[in-house]
Amino acid sequence: MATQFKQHRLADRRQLIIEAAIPIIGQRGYYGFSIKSLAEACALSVPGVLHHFGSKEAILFAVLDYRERRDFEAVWQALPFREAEKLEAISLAEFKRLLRETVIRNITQPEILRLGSMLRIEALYPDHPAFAFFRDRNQRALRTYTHMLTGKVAQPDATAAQVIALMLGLEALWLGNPEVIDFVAQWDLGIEKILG
Amino acid sequence: MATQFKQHRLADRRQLIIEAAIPIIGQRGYYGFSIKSLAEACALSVPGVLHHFGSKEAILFAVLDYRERRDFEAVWQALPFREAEKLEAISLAEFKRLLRETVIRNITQPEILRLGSMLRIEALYPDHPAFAFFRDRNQRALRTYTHMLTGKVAQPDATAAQVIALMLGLEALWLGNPEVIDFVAQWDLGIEKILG
DNA sequence: GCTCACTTACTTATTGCTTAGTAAGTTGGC
DNA sequence: GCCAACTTACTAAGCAATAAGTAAGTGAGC
Repeated sequence: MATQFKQHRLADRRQLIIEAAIPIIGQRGYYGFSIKSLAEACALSVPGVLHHFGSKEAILFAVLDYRERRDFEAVWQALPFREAEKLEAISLAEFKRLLRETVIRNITQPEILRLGSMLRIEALYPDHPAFAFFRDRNQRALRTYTHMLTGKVAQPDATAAQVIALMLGLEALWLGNPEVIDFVAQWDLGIEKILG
Repeated sequence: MATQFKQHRLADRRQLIIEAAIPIIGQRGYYGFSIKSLAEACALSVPGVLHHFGSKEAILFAVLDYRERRDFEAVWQALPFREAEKLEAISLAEFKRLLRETVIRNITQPEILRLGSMLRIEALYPDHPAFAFFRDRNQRALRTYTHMLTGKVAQPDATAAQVIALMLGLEALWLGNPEVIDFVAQWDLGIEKILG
């Protein structure tokens, strides 16, 4: 027996575990997933996984952080400028382009979408370890969108909510019927009706 | 010790257990909830709960059935006629009124909404016991809505998807920020943009 | 109106697993 | 030779489900 495979370096192995955790937590939720199932998916023992993260909760936070970082990088690359302060001064066309690219990127990573949908609902209750994370994230999104729409549409706050609702709604619909729903086409039609 | 309380009759006790299960499954999902927690919420023993349903899966199906039946009854009462066949011949105004009453009813039962959102996502995977239930339910909803909109809007299938997406999206948004999002007002604004 | 046969609605005790997490030891790479 | 990256072995708790028993209610026969 002994060792069958080469040992990995910390950062590599951590990322492999996190990526294996995404579909598992996306399928069963934080409460429903087990470190054992994750360990099996990585061909590791349970303490082998825990060696890298210490606890089940730490795995969740690592996954959330990973997702957040990838999201951030993608948005950053899609932006035509490099200064965060300019985000408020974004044009309506730029805003629409940014959202559209998000949609296009989303359909390439349904597992991440499922993970987000699952955790967003689980984390509605304050007992959930990611409660604060999602509460802050949702509030920030609503605030940022409202900010970006101010001066460009009649009711920035209501319109921001509609934009987010369209995104969340189409996500849910598309995840259930990916072959029936054309996410991008539906997005284009919907956002046109919302933003005029 | 002996018996502290009077025994309940079958139907009563079943309904009490089902109603206690709704917030628990809504919070932790089917995978994450335990019969023990449900039993404690009902002041019963675990086998006491299992006596009425037989298995964890059967509890889930009983909850789904209960929800479906209540939903059905509510829609039925909101309809101005009593024949199911006429559903296709519904007017656009009637359609809008039906949806609006659904929204108004939904904000009175956030626990049921949470349950639905949670299970809809959990049941995306074929391994989930409610997979077929939700797959059929979603397809039926999309088909019915398309049917109802045919001849009344330009693109019935795309519009049906948008209506459902608006409902799902606002649900998700409202569940996360019930004090910030005015579900009914947002619905009115959104549906106006979608249906014109 | 009483009793016997039966059902319902539970209980405690237990089985066989699975869980998160810990401790201590082993191995491979530098 | 040292340290990171694991392993096996273990603990204590929790899981769904079963078994067996009990108390209470139900209904038929007389």
